[in-house]
Amino acid sequence: MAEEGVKKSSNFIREIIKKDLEEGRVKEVVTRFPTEPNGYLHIGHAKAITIDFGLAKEFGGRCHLRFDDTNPSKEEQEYVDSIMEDIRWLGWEWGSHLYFASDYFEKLYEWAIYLIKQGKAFVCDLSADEVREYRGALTQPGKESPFRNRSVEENLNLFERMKNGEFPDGSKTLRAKINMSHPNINMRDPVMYRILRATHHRTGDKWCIYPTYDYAHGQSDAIEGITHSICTLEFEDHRPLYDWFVDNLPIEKKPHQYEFARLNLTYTVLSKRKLLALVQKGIVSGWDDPRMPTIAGFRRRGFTPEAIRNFCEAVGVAKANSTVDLAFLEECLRDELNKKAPRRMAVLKPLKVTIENYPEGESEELEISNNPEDPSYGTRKVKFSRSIYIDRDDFMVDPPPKFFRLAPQREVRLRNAYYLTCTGYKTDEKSEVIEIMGKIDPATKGGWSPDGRSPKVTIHWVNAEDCIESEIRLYDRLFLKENPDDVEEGKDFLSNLNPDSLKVLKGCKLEPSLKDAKLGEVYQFERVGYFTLDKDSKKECLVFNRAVTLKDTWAKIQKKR
RNA sequence: UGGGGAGUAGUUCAAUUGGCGGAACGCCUGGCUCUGGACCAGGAUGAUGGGGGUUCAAGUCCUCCCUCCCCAGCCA
Repeated sequence: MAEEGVKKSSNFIREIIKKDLEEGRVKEVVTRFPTEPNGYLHIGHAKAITIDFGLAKEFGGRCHLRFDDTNPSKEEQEYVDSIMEDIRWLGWEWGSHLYFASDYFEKLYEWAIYLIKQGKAFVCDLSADEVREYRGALTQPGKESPFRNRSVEENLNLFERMKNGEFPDGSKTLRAKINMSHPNINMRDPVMYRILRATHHRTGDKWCIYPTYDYAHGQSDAIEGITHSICTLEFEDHRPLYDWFVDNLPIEKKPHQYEFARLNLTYTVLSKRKLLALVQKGIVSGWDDPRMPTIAGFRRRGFTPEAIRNFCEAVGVAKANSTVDLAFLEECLRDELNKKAPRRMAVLKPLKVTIENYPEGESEELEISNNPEDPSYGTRKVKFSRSIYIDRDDFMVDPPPKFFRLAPQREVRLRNAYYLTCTGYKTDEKSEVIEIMGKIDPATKGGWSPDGRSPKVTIHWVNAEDCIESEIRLYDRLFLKENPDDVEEGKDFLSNLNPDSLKVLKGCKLEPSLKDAKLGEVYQFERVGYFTLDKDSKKECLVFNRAVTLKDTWAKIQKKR
């Protein structure tokens, strides 16, 4: 709702609803989120869900969840289940208003008979190829089917026999009798029913004829009392047909369709076909691979529902095609997690540090805030001793300008602990640094110096003795190009895959409190990013996914060179 | 060459319906800070796709043009 302080700017659909309410055209707003159960929901659906459910809630109405299951050859129960889970996770509820287009098959069949009796529908024997041929072209009118003028009786008889399974698949269709020379191709006697023998996930083998989307959608809306039927732009030129069915059937309260531009994201594909290809070709581990733009993927990656909802609100609703920068989505996540995520310390690429002036065999406990910005998150105890790990990236033997981290003879602050000065380092035969020697200033315990000096930078660390090992998966964009479909002749979007979209780090060192991490919790690993436990975790080895990095000024400086 | 849509900072959207074109993100400065994070302050960026017209006044109304997107599934 709009009361959270941030003013959200309006959009044309909200204005239409407002006006309809004010001027009494509708008493109550009823929307619906319609979806075909033939794939997992993705971030584009999240935008539609935010509009459909969000607007209904805002105006005190309701939003139905409806499965558009009119094509049994592509639909599966697995998808129905995942879709419901994802919508709930996003924070929306439909209460008792769960519907399936297949619930209306009987009514739709009756209405088809009604149209036949009105002389507005006919059974056509043309093959699929012939129908296409007769349809004409964009600039050419079509031709009328030779079966267009069958008598009502004959149509009734034939349609019933279609339903009874007397004809083979594809041999006949029921078509609306509208106008074969209509400038809008959708109006050229569109198919209402096709013969299709496939087991439906809900109605089983009861039917062998199935209504098309065009014949089912508006009527489903009408049956449910939908007032505002919101969909994407590509249905704009189906609206006259939507209205035609609603107008020519005995329907009192007519629903109305409104269209908005679907979401596009840089470095991302959002078509079910392409996402399915990524899954089927094994390019990703499944629909919930954390690199997938699916709701399930984002969830596993460590995104929160709030972040996704805020993003969907922020991108707005308009009719102009647009592509949102992926960085904007990431920023919405950071914004959310910065407030909510408890802080922890984790070293992804460990480098051992021996603190020469810390007594061997001794240790102490430091009390550390779980979220410096919100004391209500409490504190935790972390051990400190002679041997710790820091991140390899936080040390350089020969640091370039603007590198403020640890280097020989340089002093940095260890987060929540002591000031540390590097006194030396050891290398292996390849002159790779394998260990650092240093000394701490005992007077700086807690991270403050009595003399007021302050190191330029603070680095994180974990205690060597009791830290836990884990695997950390670093995710990056799945595609190299902003527009993955920008390809050379003869190639497809798969040629733009980012080979480094997943980097697996092993032997990462985490502070011990992280062994209690639970699925669904997201932590900020200080100075690194936001991470969440992955379902692949085992007791011996936890697995964490990086949801998003923190903003990194040093990385930016490096990139500029 | 048919029909349906859309053009406003780099991006995504606003503009009280004809009244001095704004916000968010991004970008650049500076400040602050025990996260090179967060936060704070400041800054740059637009002939509102183009021409013509109406008007005291046009992103908004009229007109001509340009560019982009969608449509020829028995998919949704």
